[in-house]
Amino acid sequence: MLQVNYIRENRDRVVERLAVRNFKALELVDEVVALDERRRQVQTEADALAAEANTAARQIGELMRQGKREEAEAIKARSGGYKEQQKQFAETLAEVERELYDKLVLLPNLPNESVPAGLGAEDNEVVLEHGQRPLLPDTALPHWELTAKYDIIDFELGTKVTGAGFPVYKGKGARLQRALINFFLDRALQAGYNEVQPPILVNEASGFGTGQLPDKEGQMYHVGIDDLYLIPTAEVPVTNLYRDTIVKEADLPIQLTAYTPCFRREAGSYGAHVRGLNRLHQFDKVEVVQLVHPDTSYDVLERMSTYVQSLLQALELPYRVLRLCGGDMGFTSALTYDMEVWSAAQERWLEVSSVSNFETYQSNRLKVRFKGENGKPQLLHTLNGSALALPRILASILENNQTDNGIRIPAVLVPYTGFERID
RNA sequence: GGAGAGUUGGCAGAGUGGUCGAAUGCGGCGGUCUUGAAAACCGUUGUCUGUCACAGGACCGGGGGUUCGAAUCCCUCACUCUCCGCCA
Repeated sequence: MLQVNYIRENRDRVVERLAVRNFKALELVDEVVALDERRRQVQTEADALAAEANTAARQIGELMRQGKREEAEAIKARSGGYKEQQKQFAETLAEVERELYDKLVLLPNLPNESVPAGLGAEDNEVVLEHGQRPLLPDTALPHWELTAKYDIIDFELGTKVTGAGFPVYKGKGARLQRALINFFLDRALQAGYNEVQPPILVNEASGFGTGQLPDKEGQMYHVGIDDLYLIPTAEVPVTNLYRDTIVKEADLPIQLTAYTPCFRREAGSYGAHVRGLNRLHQFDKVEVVQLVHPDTSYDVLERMSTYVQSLLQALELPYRVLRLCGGDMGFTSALTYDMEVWSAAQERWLEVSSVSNFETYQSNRLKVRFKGENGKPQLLHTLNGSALALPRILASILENNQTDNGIRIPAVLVPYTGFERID
């Protein structure tokens, strides 16, 4: 959520920046400014009334103590009307605040200066490409056929037990999953992240905190009986660990990593491009999250990007890095890099990671602050990245490393899997 | 699931209707003393809103009510703890 004060003081800049997203903000921004003006006006009037009522109440107390009953009763008689007036102010104020909030949450984050303008995926900027695309024989198979051939992932079985998009990993497939999780966590630890195991069901307040609610409600599984949501990403519980807190500046940066299953309803997505592991309702992911001083957040973003790339390099996967354009970037992000891995058998790029700097957009709603040198609490910057999401990594490992006699496991993973080939 | 007790500032913990944004202790910060440190002593120490700056306003788990006035009384919800039950 953008800060109202910032919008008020930088109206033109906000409109101009949001245009990069093709977001026509002018009208909305003006409404926000007007509502904020109204809010402050009502607040001032309400405060003045409260001050008057407080004074009267204090006088009554003082007079009673002095035994001047009659004078006290006289003031009391005049004070009866305050309550009703205050109630009305409170109602007006609540209404204006709600309207303001409702408008405010419609405004996406301001794109960083470096974000290219654009409408969609085709306008993203390729920052770099790394590694050789493997040349596969004509007999090469897409991963959904490889998984069947070697009996390592069973999609039909998952459909029986739960439904489409809930695969069953078996044998070496299951062990490869576990190996990847441990590999990613170990690397994150080496990079300075602290591991946490958060809950994978969260309450409504947490969903609001990171922005999944209210707009993306339909994308999360909801456990109605207890009113809890299954997390779509570890970002939700991990970032919310710090909701409503003020941390010491000396404790920054806060670097966290977590492995969790992730659940996404992704209603309405069907077709060849979502076959196999490409899009699932349940998948595993290791996430990295940082809470940092505002001055450092863009350096941290670059380091996060470099870190994620180091994982892809270790796994010997050809990849490219995209700087997302305004039209393709997430609602809450100021700058996002996507990492895409080349899937040799599908002959297309698969998104495996997304690292973003949210600046104060999340921290403003979450009320995560740090106490700076002047002693005043200040919003910090939040960032996160997938490091990494498993299914598409698994898919590209299977596809890119297929040989006539089985699938070769990348060397760094062998200590984790305990086997060198799937055959 | 049943019964009871609780929820106050970074922490501990007083406060049962007005002088309470809140005693006291610990912790933090600043200072005196000291070669330095510790101890001791003195001072200071919440958040939000609002203003050019003052002033003012709000916050004692959330919401609602009683009252001229609520941390304090009432209702309600959430959570925590203890005991019982169930259970990995």
